[in-house]
Amino acid sequence: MIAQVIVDIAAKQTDHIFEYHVPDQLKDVEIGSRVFVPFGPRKLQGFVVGLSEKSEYQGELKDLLLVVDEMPPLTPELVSLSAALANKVFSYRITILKAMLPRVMRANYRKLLTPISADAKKLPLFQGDPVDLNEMTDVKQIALARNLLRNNEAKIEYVVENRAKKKTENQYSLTLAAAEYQKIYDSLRSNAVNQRKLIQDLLQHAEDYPKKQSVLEKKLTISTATLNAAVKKGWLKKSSVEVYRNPLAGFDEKSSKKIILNDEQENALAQIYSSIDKKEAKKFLLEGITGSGKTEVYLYAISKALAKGRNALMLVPEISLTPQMVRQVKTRFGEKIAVLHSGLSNGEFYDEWRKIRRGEVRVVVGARSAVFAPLKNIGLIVIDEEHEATYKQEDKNPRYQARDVAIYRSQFNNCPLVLGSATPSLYSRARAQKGVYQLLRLTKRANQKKLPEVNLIDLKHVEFAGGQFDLSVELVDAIKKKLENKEQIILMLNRRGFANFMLCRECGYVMKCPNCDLSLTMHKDTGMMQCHYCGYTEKIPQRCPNCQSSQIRFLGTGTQKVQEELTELLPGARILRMDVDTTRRKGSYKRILDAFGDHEADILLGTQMIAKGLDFPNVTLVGVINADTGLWLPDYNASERTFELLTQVAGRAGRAEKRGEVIIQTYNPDHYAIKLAQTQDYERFYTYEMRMRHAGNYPPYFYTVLISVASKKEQNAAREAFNIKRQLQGRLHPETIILGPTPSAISRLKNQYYYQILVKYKKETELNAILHHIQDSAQEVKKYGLNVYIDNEPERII
DNA sequence: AGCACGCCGACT
DNA sequence: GTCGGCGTGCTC
Repeated sequence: MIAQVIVDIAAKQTDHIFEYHVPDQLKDVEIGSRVFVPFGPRKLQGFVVGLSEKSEYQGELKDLLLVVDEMPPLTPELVSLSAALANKVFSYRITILKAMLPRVMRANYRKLLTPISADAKKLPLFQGDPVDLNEMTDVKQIALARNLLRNNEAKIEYVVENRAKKKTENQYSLTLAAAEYQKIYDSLRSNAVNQRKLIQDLLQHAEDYPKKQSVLEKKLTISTATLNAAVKKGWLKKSSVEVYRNPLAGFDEKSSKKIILNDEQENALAQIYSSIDKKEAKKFLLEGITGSGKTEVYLYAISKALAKGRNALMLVPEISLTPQMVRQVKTRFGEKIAVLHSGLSNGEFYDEWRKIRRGEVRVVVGARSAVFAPLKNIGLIVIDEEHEATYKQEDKNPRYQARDVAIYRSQFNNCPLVLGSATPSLYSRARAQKGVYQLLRLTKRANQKKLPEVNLIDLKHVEFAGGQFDLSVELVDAIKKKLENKEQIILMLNRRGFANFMLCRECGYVMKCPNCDLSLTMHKDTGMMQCHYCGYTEKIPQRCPNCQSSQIRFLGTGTQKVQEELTELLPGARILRMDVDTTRRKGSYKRILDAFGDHEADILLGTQMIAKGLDFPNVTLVGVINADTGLWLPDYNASERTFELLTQVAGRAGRAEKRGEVIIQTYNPDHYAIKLAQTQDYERFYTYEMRMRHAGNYPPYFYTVLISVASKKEQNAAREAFNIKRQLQGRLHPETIILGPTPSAISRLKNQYYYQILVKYKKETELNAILHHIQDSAQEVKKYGLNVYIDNEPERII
């Protein structure tokens, strides 16, 4: 038998199948197995993507060295998905395969220098053990190593290491019959308290053994010493069992309230149920205003899939950010669920993942990469908050959109896909318009709660509280009132992005590019205002170009600063701050939210991470300190992002009996994204924004591909970018638009300069081939320190 | 990717 | 002579 293997080298030259002979003792190898293989002089990890009887290869096949796991980590579905995706996302197949698996399943490679001769073994270099050549830095040692190798006094050994470790715990089993234990018990001294306790347990609960060490110690309040003594005396036998690390500890439910669905929810469910029944790969867009009970619909639909004997996959945006959601799901489905997200330790992630792979759970809840969960027999896929940009991986390869992968899996499994959002992405909403997705709408808040009242505060004409320009008197007064009523407040500082833009305090003018209708970004280093779309530049102004006022500002304010101001203005108010700085440590997000939920603080102040999915009944006021920050980012979807964020955060207010109130501070009260967020009118926003996209030739009317070039030397990056543009020009459809190259907004990141090209197209038969060619030549220019990235349908182009 | 191999200039 | 620099091609 022959195994077709993808080896662990992400390069053009190795991005194909290598065949290996399967020796008799490894006959249990399967498609999806992780294997170790010889590769030239080295040893590598690889994945089996096919098995065959005959080989295509002319030369002689080598043998597989090892099948690593008892159970192949990849299901056949995932193996074929990796092939389909490799074609689409411009990254190597091995990169995709590795993205599907827990980090600990990536191999470690070592190159060991091993002494052979007796003299060499005595050298101080070795100290009895082989040394890793890759970690050798000392010049003299390297010279010595070379000498040893030349004289055959040492050899090189290549080693692949599996880093995946299972957690084990000691367990104790009985060795004797009950009568024997009784004898022992009778012979014990009366002051041998702990031993008496132990033997008593052995007698009374013999059927529960073997028992785990942690259980015994906790239940009987005895120590390891007692157990060790018992083993020594032959009363118990100690062995080791595999245990799962448990990231869901602490998520146990308080109580679950019975929820009655309204007619809209029932209607949506009826349609989803029917697809689950018929095993249709139908795609639903569940558009429901904040508080309309989308989550309930998901949970009922999941129950339905389970009742049909199938499993369910639910994606949420970066799950550690919504402990409340996890709690709800855990309450409903208990031990049958697994969670996968970046907040887990490597070991916890591996354990959750293994539970899924072994078929021990029925429901998987997770963030983006959970779309690759090795769950079989999927009867339903849910993507909550489907508009979220986090579903697109953009910082590294493979640059995939989880939504697309979910569509593939829904087709493979013949199951419906439910995309839910209060503010669907324009892309999905447009597909629903066309009938590609079926639109299901929830227009009423569950339990007839009213939508909160939203007030806009025009920061151009307002009195500020305190000495700073961050908090208006109105907002501070409203906060005071809520504090008096012992109600809680959420304040959001929308500090998305880094970009400083110029804003006039007199007339509200924002400097924009004359060609692109996008705001200009200040580059302090060059002293210029620059458009990151077309490259247009002009000097940083001293006065407002519109009204000549000198009252211009370059905006950017932080949570810390606002917290200080609040403490000063509202002495006695208890404030919890939540941003990247305060949530870096594991579990701190949950701690902050639990504290706020228990009313240990009055005000929760945070960045946009507090805008999503939180449900605190006692919150009656939501304040947005600066609605504008995201608005003028040089990105075509800046309005969409702003509208989404404001609508989402407004939905945090008044979720229980008391009516909510929302105050949005803005310098642009007339901007459509902000005005329509005030009325929470998604449908009108959709219609308006679609017109803008149409006029500007942007998605969803056009497809986009972003090609970025990075280099330590700026001119090299620019040169290669122009080079790539030349390859594109003339070979594409005349309707296709090529923008750039322009320097990226963060033109230097980690000492790399970035230049980018944006291709907008409607139909291109050749583009895929050209881009693959560009990707291939990227390999060649890499030696000159150039990196080329191709991103299909980027979420952000700055 | 990272290794061997081969070609070439530099040096104990 | 031989050491080590880098360009080229290969890995089942």
